[in-house]
Amino acid sequence: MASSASADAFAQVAGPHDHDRCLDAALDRAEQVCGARGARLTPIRRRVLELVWSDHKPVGAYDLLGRLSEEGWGSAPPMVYRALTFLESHGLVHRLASINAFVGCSQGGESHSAQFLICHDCGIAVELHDHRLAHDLKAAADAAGFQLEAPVVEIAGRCRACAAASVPESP
Amino acid sequence: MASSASADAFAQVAGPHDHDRCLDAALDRAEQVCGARGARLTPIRRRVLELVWSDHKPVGAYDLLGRLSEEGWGSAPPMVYRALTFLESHGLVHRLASINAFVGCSQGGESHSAQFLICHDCGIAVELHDHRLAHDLKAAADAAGFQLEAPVVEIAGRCRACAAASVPESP
DNA sequence: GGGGCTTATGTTACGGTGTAACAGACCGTT
DNA sequence: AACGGTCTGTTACACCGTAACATAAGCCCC
Repeated sequence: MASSASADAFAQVAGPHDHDRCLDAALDRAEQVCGARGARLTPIRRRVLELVWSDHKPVGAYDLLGRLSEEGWGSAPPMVYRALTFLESHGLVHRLASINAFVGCSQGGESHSAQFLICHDCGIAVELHDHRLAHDLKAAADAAGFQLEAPVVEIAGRCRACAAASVPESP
Repeated sequence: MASSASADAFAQVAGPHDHDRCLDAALDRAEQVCGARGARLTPIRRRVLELVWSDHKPVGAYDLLGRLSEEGWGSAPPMVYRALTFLESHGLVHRLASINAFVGCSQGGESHSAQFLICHDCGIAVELHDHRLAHDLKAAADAAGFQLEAPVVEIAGRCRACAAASVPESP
């Protein structure tokens, strides 16, 4: 069927869009967050954030490191890991444990929990903030007498566009 | 408060219990599953399964490898990874992506999805099969036009026993 | 029981991911 | 200018995982 243009969470970032706006918004949030709490968004931290936001595909630390070194920064791992740790601690990027990669946080600000949809085909990851899911995670933990601290929810699968592309027209 | 003895998911495995029963049950399930589908539970695969089930704490591949080599098996990583891949493909162990470790599957049989509670204090991990949670994950994916294939749900935190131990009596 | 196929194991070598530890540079304060 | 904190640069290493190839073990068929 030719689905109507109901904008799903993936389509908003997977399709063609003005990505400069994503990037600018992310940098604005970073400025605000850091300014508000006296954290220093130094050149290297800012640059790492820009690189993470170069698209919506999670990027590995060593990929980032490669790009940084091309640009004249050092090439030692701790550099990029420190920047990523800083950004993550301020809720500006997320680490996706299931694929060992980092993605820009679409909310910014306080460190918060989120859920991720990760398409193994196009590589794009989308961040969700599903209250029902968050609530049920908490409820499941409570039921086990468990203090939830850091829930990891990463859903691997295939996004609509990739599913459509893999089945040319109709079977 | 002195909580009553309502057995929560963690208490069942974190407290003192007849762990030989856990181990025996796991091995029985493995025999059944492998027998039913013509898979060979070879000595090394069986031994890896036993080691994973030596307690309820997820174990790293290299820890397993160390123990195997002490027992006269080889000491090359592919050995243990192959056994783990086999066991995981038959739903006998799970890999916890957030901590790069493996834990015995408490259900066995078909490869299935589950959720995990991982206490960062005592190291114990417990497997849940929360239908509501599974349903929510599916619903969240559907809402985004996303085909869910491999959801990863790993909840880090602190179990009741460790929380109680860290606060001696009452504040 | 030998030939040939499939599966499993043993081994080498390497790539990817992440961190400890220390030295030096930068920055604001006094 | 001296100081103390933060940030950066660097070395070295630990841990996690896999590709590729050689050998051995099980299986089936004749």
